[in-house]
Amino acid sequence: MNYWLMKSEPEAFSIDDLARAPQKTTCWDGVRNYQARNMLRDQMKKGDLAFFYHSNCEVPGIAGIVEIVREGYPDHTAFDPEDHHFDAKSDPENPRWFMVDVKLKKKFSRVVSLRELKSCADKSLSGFQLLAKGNRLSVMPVTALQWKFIESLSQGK
DNA sequence: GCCAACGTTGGC
DNA sequence: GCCAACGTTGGC
Repeated sequence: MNYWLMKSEPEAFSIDDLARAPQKTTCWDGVRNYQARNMLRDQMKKGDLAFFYHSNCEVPGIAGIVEIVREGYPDHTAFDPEDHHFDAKSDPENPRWFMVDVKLKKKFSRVVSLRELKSCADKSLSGFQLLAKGNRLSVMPVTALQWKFIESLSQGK
């Protein structure tokens, strides 16, 4: 089983939006970065868990946990000219972009803020990819140790 | 293959 | 809103 972190701008789609979705499940569409695409397509497995990260907002941080319930399949929003994520270069016969389905597993009782995560960068979270300089990946792996530590943070305070 | 121009991400 | 960091595009 693998652990991940997935970013979403809450203004576009928040953890509360996911909580309200049918079966608390959604397709994770709109990823348009090759490195992130490769992880969605090749590495994420059913049963894997991911942190739901709120980016580009007032309090950036980890809001909860989702489970991968469907493995990589073509991102159909790339085929729809009306869609904001349309990409003319993604051919249904040879799709360029992929997505997975995620289901809400747990909303943290409090957001574990980026600020707080950063304060552990020299200790428990050294090497955490989210904290790497210039990191902009919207999907990234999390180690089991990092996962455990952050989960325990979410239960504290 | 180089690299300037441009667009996007995302913290602050 | 600003801007640094990064990815992509396209001319040459």
